[in-house]
Amino acid sequence: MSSKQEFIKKLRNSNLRPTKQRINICDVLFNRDKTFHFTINDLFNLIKDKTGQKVSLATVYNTVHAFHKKGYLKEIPINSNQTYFDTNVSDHHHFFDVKEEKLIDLKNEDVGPIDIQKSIPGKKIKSVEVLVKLED
Amino acid sequence: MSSKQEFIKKLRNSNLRPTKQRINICDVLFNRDKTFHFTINDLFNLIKDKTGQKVSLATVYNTVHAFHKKGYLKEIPINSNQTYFDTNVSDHHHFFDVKEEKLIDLKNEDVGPIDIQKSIPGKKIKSVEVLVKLED
DNA sequence: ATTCTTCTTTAGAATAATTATAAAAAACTC
DNA sequence: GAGTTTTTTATAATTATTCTAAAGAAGAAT
Repeated sequence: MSSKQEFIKKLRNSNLRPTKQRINICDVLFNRDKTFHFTINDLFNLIKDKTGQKVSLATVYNTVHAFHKKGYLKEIPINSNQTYFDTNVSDHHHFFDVKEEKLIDLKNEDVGPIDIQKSIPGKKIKSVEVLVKLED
Repeated sequence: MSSKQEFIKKLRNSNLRPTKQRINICDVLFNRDKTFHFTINDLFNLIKDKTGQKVSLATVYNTVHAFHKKGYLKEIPINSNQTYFDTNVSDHHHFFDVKEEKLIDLKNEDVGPIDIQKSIPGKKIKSVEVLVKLED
C-alpha cells in the first residue's frame, strides 16, 4: 500500500476527509523512519518547508487533535509553554534535554518495568510515563 | 521557631524581602500538614479566601518562581494548560486523575526504584519523574 | 527618626499558545 | 450536476504567563 493510501486510511479512521491539506500534514508526520517529536509550531513550519504548501494553523491543530484522539499520536507530559506530541504511540518513555528543549526516546528496556504498588478505589491506571530530565 | 519566622527565613533564602504579601503567600503554601498541589490560580484565590487580603497576580507569580528556583517548590511535569506546583520537594511521583484534574502523591516505595539504563554523552540526569494517569 | 537608595507591589499592557467563528471552498451523495 | 455536509482559512477570542513603569514599602546610612 502506498503511503498516500495509508494516510487516507488513517484520516478516514479518524473521521476526517482526506483533503490536500491533511495529506500534507500526514506526509510530514508519518513519512519517516524514526519517531518524531514535535510541537504544533514545529509541524506548521515543516509542512511549508517540506511540501511547499501552506496549511492554516487551525487545520494543523484540528488534525493533530483528531489523530491524538484516535491514538495515532501521543501527547508527552512535560512542562513547557508548548504541547509536545510523538508519532511513536507505543508504550515508552523520554529523556528531555532541558537546555536544548529536545526529547529523546527511551526504550522500555532502558527503564525496566515499573510496578505501581498503590491504587485508588474506583480508578484504574491509564498510562505510566517516565520523564528523565537531562542537564549538562 | 514560629511559622512566621520560618516564612521569613525561606523568603530571605530566596533573596526576597519579607513583605506582608509574601508572608500571606507563605501562609497558604507552607502552613499545612499535607503536601499541597496547586496552580498559580488556585493559590491566588486561596490567598484571598484564607487571609482576607488580596495579593496581585504578578506578585504570586514572582514569589512562586523564586521559591521554585530556590527549591522550596517543585514543578510537576504534566500536560495541562496550567502549570502545577507541589510543596513536597522530596523525590516522589504522582497520580493524575485526568477527569478531576487532581494530583495525588505516590511515595517512592509505591513505585520502586527506577533504573535508567541509557545515557547521553555529556549529559547527566537531573530528575526522574513518573506520572501515572488515572481513569474511571 | 530622616533621608536616600533599592526593592516591591500593582494594574494594566504585551505576548504567546490555543480555541472559536463564520464565510468561502472543497468533498461527498444522489 | 445539484444539493448537502464538511473543511479551510483568516481573524477574533480566550487564557496563562510575562513585562512595564509608576507609586509605595523596606533597608541602610546618617
